[in-house]
Amino acid sequence: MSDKGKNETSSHTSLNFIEEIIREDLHNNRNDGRIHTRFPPEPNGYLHIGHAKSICLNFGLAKKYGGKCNLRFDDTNPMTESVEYVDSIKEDVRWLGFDWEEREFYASDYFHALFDFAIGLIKKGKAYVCEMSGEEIANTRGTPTRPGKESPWRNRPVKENLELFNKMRDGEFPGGTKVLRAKIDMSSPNMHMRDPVMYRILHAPHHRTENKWCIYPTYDWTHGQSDYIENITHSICTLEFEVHRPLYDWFLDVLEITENRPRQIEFARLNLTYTVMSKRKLLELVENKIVNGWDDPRMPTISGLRRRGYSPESIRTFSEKVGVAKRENIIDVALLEHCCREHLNKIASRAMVVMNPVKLIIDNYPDDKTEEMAGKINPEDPDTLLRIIPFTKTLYIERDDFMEDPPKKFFRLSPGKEVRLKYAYIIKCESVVKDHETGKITEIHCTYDPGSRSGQDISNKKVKGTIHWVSVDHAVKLEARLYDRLFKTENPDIVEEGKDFKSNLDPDSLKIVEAFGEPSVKDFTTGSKVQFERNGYYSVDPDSTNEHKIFNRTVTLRDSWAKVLKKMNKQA
RNA sequence: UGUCCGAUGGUGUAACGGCAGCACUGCAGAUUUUGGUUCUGUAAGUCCAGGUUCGAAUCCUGGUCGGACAACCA
Repeated sequence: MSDKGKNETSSHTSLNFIEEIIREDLHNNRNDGRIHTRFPPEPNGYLHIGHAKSICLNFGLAKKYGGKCNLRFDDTNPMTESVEYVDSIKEDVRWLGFDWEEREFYASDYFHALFDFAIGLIKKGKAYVCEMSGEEIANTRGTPTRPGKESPWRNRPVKENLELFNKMRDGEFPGGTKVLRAKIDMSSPNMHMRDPVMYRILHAPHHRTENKWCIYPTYDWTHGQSDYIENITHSICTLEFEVHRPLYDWFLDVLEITENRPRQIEFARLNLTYTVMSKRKLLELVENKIVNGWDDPRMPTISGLRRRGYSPESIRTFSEKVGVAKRENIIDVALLEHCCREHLNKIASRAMVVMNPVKLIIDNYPDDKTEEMAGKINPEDPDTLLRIIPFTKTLYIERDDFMEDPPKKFFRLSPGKEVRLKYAYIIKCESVVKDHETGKITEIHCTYDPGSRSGQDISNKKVKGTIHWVSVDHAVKLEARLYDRLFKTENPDIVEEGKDFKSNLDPDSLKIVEAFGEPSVKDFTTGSKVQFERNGYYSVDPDSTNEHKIFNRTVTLRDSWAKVLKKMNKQA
């Protein structure tokens, strides 16, 4: 039996609660057994990893249960929305690997239908034109613990409502002077049922309908009806809309929608440690130039993660692993990093790059000899090809890979000790040369064992450590952008009195260094994923040119030596 | 002193009245020409108090704690 078959028979052992509902609905043949979801972003910002979870959920569910998923832009507020955002959202959804086919919709496509629905509500006496100012409406709404007051315009005759509403649409009133309100219950314990606004007058051009409309429907009035128009069966959203559900249902009831009735289901949004996720805060980081735009590799935006070097596969895996539930959560960013490494380990090419070089000279190696060493492009790939790495007498190695006076567990190079140069020879440290003034090591002198060449090793030697290197004469200079978490604290929103989340920013979240790579680094192009061996995964930044390659550090390799060091430092 | 929602190891998430499992993280070990990967082992949990039941994480009652809701934002 295939794994899939197994899942189907033992399925209800691991379904999330939304899938439970879907199974139940399928079982009851609700909506003729159709599953149709939608991803409904507002085009007023860039998508982030939290949206990615929602995208994976909506498109994933549709796929799993043989349904469809629409992309719908919830574009009912022309003041904050733009095509720039529409375009970025489309790019991001596509990049994540999802296809909305021909179903690219806009709430603004339905402005006319919504207007007609609203006329219907007015005729039924379920909506009225209110002439109070925004402030007055707020003041009469009451509080969660006190009922509101009814508007003086609440019981105006249907005919008058119709006339006024039409005039509102025709642009006869200034912005903000009148609204259309649903007539529900000003004393409802649910604030959203206290005669919510359905339309407001906004004399602002819309990025799609331009100047056709000067009244715009609100979210509550738009969303459920758009779901209905699109034949959506399961309208999945985040928890803060839970209190809106009675209103969502009320509108459908008043419109007497019984067939193909959509249903709203809420789940808990994703939060990540060491990250902020609200659009407002992300916008603030961009506008204050704390980061270099929405796609700064430190941003949790999809475009940021893409530029950082995350693969869509790893983000999908992550979305799967975080689960779906209704309780508030903060996912450890280590899980995201784990998913990233897991995938990159399988697909990334390898290269040796020295970040913080010190010169190593092999005294018994011929002065002008160059050997071509062979390295696997990706040792995890059984069909991997080889790459050629030139080896010479004078090399760069990592300064951290040498210690003059090492602790016991140090497996790397130190005076009198042996180590393997990866893909090449075993060497032994004979002496060091220091700068007289600073005491800084300028050269490490070694001897090599000619019988120890990789692949044809007859030396019989066993060494504990293997280090990477680059031939000085062949080294390719490159720029490495070492990204780290943007914030110093797990939950940046927890701050002292009078401070805000920005006080938790880590000033060292980006370090730019010049590094020296083996010749193959020249061949990587924008977006290429490469593991700098023993260091981390990197991705070529779009700012790169042929002469000047820039590599963004996506994530470091796990580093158990660093842990040992940390522990030793603590003890000391 | 409202309404709604939620509460299971450090973090997530399962268990649908019948052995509290999985993943990440941590720790220990094996393997390793990446201190990577892989593999093995290990630590750590049902918010509290009652009740129903042969049996409760699960059902009931009461509490505690956390979150959402008072835009003409979504």
